[in-house]
Amino acid sequence: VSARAADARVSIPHRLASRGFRLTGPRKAVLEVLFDLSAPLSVAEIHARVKRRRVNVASVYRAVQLLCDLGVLSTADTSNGVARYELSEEFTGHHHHLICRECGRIEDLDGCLLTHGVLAAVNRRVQRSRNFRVTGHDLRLYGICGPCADTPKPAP
Amino acid sequence: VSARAADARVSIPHRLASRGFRLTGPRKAVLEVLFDLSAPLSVAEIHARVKRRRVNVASVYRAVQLLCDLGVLSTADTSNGVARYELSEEFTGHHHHLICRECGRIEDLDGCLLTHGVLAAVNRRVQRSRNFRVTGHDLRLYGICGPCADTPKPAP
DNA sequence: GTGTTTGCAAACTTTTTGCATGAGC
DNA sequence: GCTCATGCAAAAAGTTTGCAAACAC
Repeated sequence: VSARAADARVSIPHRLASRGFRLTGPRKAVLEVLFDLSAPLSVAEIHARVKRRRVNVASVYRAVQLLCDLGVLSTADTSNGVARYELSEEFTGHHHHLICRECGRIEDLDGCLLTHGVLAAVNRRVQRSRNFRVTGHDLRLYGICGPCADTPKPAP
Repeated sequence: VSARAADARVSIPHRLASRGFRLTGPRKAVLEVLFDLSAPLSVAEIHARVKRRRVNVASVYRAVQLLCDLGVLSTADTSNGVARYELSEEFTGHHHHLICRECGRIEDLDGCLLTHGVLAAVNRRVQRSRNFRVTGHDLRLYGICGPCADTPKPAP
C-alpha cells in the first residue's frame, strides 16, 4: 500500500493540474489527512483534522466534492448515515472494510475475499435476470473490535 | 421470502407488544411500506409513501428509530449519504444488494455469494491479526441498471 | 495579472426535541 | 382511564450557495 500511497502523492496533484484545478491549501490539507489514514472519514472528521490550518468547513465540502468528481476519492462507507470518504481504489488498491457495530470505527482489510469465479458467475446471473451490469463491489465485515469487546456496554 | 414476509407481519407486532410498545398508525404505515418493497428506503422515501395517511415526518423518524432499536429494521445502505432502512435479515433472509451507480436505485439479490469456507477463514484471520470478531457481513454489487444503460448520460 | 478558490455569512435541508392533544391498550 | 405516541412548531445539526477578498499559476 505504501508504494501506491507514495504514487498518489504525486499523481493526484498531477490530475488536478491536468484538469485545470489548482493545488490549494485546503485541498492539500484534505488530501494529507486521507493519505495518512487508512480509514474512511466523514466531512466532520476531516474538518476536525485540518482545523489547525484554519480551513473552513465549506472548503472541506467543496474539496471533497471535487476530489470525488475527479475519481480521487470514493464514498467509502456511511455507517449510521454519514457519508465517509477515502482515496479511491485506484490509489489504495482493492480492499474491504471491518466495521465495529459498537463504536462505528472502520478499518481497512487489504485484498479481496471474492474469487474471480464467484464474481464472474454472479455477473452473468444478474446480467441475465436483472439486466444489471456489475462493475464493482464492496464488502463490509461487521463485528466487534477489540477495545469494544473489552469494555462491554450494558443493555439499553 | 414471501413465507418469511408473512411471518414478519405477525411477529413484528408481537415484538412491539411484548416490549410494551403500541402498534400505532404511523408505525403500521412505515411497516406496510417496508413489507411491500424489497429495497431499502430513506426516511424521505418512506415518508413520501405514507403521506396519504397524513403521517408526520417526525413520526417516521421516531418509528424508524424505534424499529431499529428493536432489531426489526437495519440500516441497509446509504448510497450518496442518506441512510436507508429495510427489514432486518431476521425477517427477509440473508441477501445482498445491487446498486446502480447512475440512479442510486437498490435491488435485493437473494442468497449469499460468500462460501462458509471463505467466511471462516477471514474470521480467523482478523480475529488473530486485528482482534476483531466478525458477526456479519454486507456485500454490495455496484454497476449500471438496465434503464440507465439505455439512456446514457452525457459527460459533465 | 488573471481567473479560480477561499472564507464568511446567509440560505437551505435534514433531523431532533418539547409540549399539548389524541389514540392504543 | 391511564399512559404512551403523535402532530405541530421550533430548534439544532448538517450542507449548500453568493460574493468580495485572497491566492495559485
